[in-house]
Amino acid sequence: MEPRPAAPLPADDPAALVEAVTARLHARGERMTKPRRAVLVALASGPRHATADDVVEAVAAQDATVHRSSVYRALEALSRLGVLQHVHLGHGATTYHVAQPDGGVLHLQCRRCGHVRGAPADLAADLAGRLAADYGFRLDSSHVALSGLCAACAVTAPR
Amino acid sequence: MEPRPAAPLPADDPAALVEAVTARLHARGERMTKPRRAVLVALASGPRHATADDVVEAVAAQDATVHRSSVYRALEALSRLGVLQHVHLGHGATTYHVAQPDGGVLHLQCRRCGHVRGAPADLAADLAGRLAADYGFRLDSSHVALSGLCAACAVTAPR
DNA sequence: TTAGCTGCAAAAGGTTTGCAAATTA
DNA sequence: TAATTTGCAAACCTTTTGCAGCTAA
Repeated sequence: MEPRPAAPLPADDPAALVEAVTARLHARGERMTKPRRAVLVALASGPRHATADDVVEAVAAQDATVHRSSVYRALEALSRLGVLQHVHLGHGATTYHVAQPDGGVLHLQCRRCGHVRGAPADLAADLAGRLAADYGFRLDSSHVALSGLCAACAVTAPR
Repeated sequence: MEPRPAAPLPADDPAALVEAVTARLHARGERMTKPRRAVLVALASGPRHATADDVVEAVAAQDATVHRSSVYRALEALSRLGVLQHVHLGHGATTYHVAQPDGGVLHLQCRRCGHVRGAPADLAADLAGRLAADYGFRLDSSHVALSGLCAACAVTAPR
């Protein structure tokens, strides 16, 4: 269920990604199937982050015979493999992306306009260190999007 | 929709809370109703944080005639008033609590056992400062629960 | 009296599941 | 061949909404 950090994956190269993932699947006695391949191609070709529904649409564009539930199952299987990771947005659906080798990036979501932007994960190093020291809590700063007001909205927002 | 910081509220005293909130509602031409009162009593009497469904149950125990949808509308109305705030948990439903006077607390959720614990919001001061300086992003650190591994789970977890 | 609310019922949005048939290795 | 996965359909869960009637102030 939970993503386990993986060796770098060719996140932007559909063919190479499929190949790399196929090897990992086989190593576990699992299979590379049409839905899984389509999901990987969709995530390697399209926008960095996509909701399950975005993936369903992108997959449908490739192959209309792939069922919605298979996309959900593929997303789950690939996440379990450590190939995909997801980010929870407070307001809005979970988004998926090809796993980042390192700690990944911070996701900043504006609570007003909903826009999400990335930021270096090391910005949270101080926080992570304090949480570890004070509570023994190992922060995974890229698993949920941080909420706040983006610069644009902060201008017009009351606070 | 978004909570606006409010003056301190008697979060643990049902009667006092209802009284304080009634005044705020009236000041806006709104009303203290049976569902709203029940929601406030439930949140002031029960656990600090509760999901909408937890509140529905607690309210039902007080008065079975209050409808589920009224609880949702009461939670929304009281949030709009600034009396309640909510926290998004990555895995799991949104939880509601009586608004904290200051920046509130950080919520740390273990991705393994799901347990949530609080921590001082100022632990994120460094991060908030950097996000503001680098991106003009005003972090609301208590609006979403941070994800990671709690101390107990970190012992048995691979990483 | 009269907005502001509620209760009800139905819909909506997102995700999951049981199962027989298809497919991968 | 044999185990893994899929397609389909239905179920689920949480939240939202239209509307007529109720009720707080």
